[in-house]
Amino acid sequence: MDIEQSKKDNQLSAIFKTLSEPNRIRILRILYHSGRELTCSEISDQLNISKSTVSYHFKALRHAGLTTTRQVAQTKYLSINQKTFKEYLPAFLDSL
Amino acid sequence: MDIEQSKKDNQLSAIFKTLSEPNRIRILRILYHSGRELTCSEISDQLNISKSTVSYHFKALRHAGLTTTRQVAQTKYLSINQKTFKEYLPAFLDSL
DNA sequence: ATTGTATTTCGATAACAATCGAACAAGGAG
DNA sequence: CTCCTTGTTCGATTGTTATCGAAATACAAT
Repeated sequence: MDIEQSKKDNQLSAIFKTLSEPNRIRILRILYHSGRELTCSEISDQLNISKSTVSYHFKALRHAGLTTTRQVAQTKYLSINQKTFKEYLPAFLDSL
Repeated sequence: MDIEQSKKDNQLSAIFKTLSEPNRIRILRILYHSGRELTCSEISDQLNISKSTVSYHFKALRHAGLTTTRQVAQTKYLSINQKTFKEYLPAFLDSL
């Protein structure tokens, strides 16, 4: 098996793994439809899950390259990383 | 949160979960590029993983609606379920 | 009926994931 | 300086996943 191909498979499956958690899809939908950046606490309130859990999901999304973060003081604003979606999941965001 | 929406999230994340395993992506690629049905044993040989593991992956793919099976005697031929991909991941197969 | 081939199921194991509350760190507001 | 808010990390728990070899099942061929 091609080793380059194999690497690509791993990256792709890592993105899928990140999206295999319903709450993460919800986070992305809220982000996409609100059209603005959102914070940990806002999501925590909207989805009724603890801040620590949201923080954990934020980290996972960021790590997979699906979101980016802008920090102002202690507050972190999350937004969608369009680049990754364009490259790997072109039609996905619109389907949300 | 919308309950219908929530159900859709769960289904979508279930598909992603199924695709979050590199070997399953490999199985789909082999299926897609070979242009024919394949068996458990063939995949087992090509990917160098045990037949029982392949069987496990086959079941997962089928369960997620990503593949279909045609049985002839004790042999099961796997093929891609185009319908599901069209509906949920339009551009995915071509990207393999 | 015995042998061989294809697949599934079982039991075990080891790794990973989601979740929470508590504790911690960093900054803003009074 | 003290309190409040925001977010991260930690430890624990609970559940899930991928993997294998062995055993079981189902059928075909001889």
